[in-house]
Amino acid sequence: MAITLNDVAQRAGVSRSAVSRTFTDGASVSKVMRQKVEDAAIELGYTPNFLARSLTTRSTKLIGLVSDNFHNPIFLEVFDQFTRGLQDRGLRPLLVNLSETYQASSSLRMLQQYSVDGVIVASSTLPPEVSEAFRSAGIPVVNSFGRFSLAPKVDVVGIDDEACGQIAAETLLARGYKRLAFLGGPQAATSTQSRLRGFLSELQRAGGPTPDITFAEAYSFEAGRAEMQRLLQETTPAEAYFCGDDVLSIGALSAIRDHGLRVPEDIGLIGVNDMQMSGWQNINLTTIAQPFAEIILTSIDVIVDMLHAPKQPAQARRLPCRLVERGTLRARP
Amino acid sequence: MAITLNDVAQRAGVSRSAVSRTFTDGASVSKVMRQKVEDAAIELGYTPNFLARSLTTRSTKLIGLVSDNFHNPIFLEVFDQFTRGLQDRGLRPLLVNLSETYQASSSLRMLQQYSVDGVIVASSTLPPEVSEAFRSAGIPVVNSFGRFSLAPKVDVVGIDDEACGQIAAETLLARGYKRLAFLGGPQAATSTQSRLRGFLSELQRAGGPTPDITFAEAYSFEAGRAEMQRLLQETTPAEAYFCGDDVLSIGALSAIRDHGLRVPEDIGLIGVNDMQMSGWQNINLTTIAQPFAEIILTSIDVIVDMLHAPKQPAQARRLPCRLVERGTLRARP
DNA sequence: TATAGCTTTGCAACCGGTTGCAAAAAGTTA
DNA sequence: TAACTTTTTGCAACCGGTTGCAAAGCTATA
Repeated sequence: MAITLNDVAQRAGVSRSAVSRTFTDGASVSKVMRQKVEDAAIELGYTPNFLARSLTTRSTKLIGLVSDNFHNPIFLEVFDQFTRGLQDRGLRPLLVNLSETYQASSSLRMLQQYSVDGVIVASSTLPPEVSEAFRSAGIPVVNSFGRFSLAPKVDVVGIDDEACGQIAAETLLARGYKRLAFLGGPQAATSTQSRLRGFLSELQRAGGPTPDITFAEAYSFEAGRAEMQRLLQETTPAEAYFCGDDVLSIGALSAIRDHGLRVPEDIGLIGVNDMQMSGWQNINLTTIAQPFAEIILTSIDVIVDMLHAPKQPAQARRLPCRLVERGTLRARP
Repeated sequence: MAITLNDVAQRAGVSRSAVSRTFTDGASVSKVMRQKVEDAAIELGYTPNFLARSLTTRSTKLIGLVSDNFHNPIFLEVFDQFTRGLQDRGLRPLLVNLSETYQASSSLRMLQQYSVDGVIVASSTLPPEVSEAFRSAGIPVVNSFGRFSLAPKVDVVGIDDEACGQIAAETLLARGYKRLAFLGGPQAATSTQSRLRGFLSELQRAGGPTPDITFAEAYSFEAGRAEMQRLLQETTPAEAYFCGDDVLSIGALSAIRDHGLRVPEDIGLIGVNDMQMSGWQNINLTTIAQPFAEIILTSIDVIVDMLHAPKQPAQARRLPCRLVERGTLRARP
């Protein structure tokens, strides 16, 4: 059906190799030969078959993009930037959606079958074993939004979650809040524990209060709302909450308002991420921004480097966060 | 590096074809042969190479998933469902993000080079030519969320946009609103015009008022907010607005509240989509639900059918919308 | 036990490309 | 013009699989 190398070679009256060389950069072809081949190719509408090529070149330009987070709106921004970044470098994202019905182990086998050149695991909640499995299978892998470690088994690009907790603590203390609380994401998530650790250590260092600590079931609106509703009903609420992330904060915000309380007058909130929605005027959330663009571009660079020089020792990179002041914390006293 | 068919054949002491047949269902292999091969395969950790296989079988199980909408939160839900649905059927989504820097024409060539089995164009804003190009290249294609037509050039699965406009009109009239307005999505979008047509024709049929008509620049929060701000400053606002979609409605909502007006007391709003966020308690948007799950599953079914029986005449399917009543319209009088 | 019929197996060609190698062609130099 | 380089070209093998075909192996029947 489709036009092949042979068709072009025949049409141009040259050998198959000549055609192949015309479409392989760096190969030796004379001007006149190239012309003949290109004419025939255009005439027939030929485009080389990447998959056949990959058999000998051992490179498919396919990159597995695996995630388990298709519910947090921030990930639409993440996918947008990943796909563009990969496309710009001539790479193709093969998207994998992990869930209960599609496990990490099947995705490993699947991506092996498709001979992907590399894999990006984009998730702050998947356990490190997921990325490690790819590495031990010999596939270049980077874990974006993963947890920092001094001796990582795979390359990681993420934020400094502890520093993030520190910033939250400093900010809340600077605003003169006394009764503080941590409303974390899922307790098992790699990010939750580090943020909590940073938050606690900075409070301690600065001689601040000991905060209440609870966890939401997921990084989602519903989970944040549900947990805040529980807190408002069953406890005396704190003056300010450091929430697991923005979408969770927005859930908490809605519960607080439904309860007849005002933000920031009655309760203060600070989130993490700075997703677009957090800047919407009816939300206007004070938050700690993750440098998404940098994390994503760095992750892609890391993978691209690995394609050329595979199996360097793994390295974890942590990029700095920064405070974005909006309207859910009261002003400095 | 990787284990191939040959390695397994040698290890098991059988021919290459025997190994191939063991991993091809429907092929003829005796029990004892299958056992020998499977043992060797497990011992070596062999998995067949899908891309090499695709050369002869002419099926890659790769499906191009092309979209231009990575900003509207509803599309995260869309991608979630598409990827799961495809995975469930053993198909692999190759994601393409169209933008100014990556045009539809390059995506066609690219997807051809990767020999995708089919393409899903998921967008309500891309012109029909995009999908048509795939069809004329002989690639099975379905346009999800595309515009209905009686004689479509490609298969389309979407909602009945006109009926959607009708529902909006009926609903607003039933609530006793007198001064109505249409605040559409981008004027050029395939969906915008149909919804407007349905809206107008139902108003006329029912002897309702002639609405004001304006368009936002995009299906986005900012565009909805900006247009509503303009309307509030430069015009006497209508009593109720039929907005292009939910994210646009939420932008409008924020502008209205900033302007010191209340919803639904001062101004009513009705959107389209029913994305998850619209149900959040601090938004609580009355809207017309698109049957996303059905559209997506139907689209996948259509593509899967085409894989087996290619080039049937194209067909456009429109699925029904339904009203979701929440808190941004006043009660029936 | 010979024969027919069915199943299993291996051979070899093929899918659409790439590439090492040696021969042919073109270009340089004396 | 001859001898030597350098560049260009085609041949043939290969990448990792599949598959039509015919030979080999079984089973069943008479």
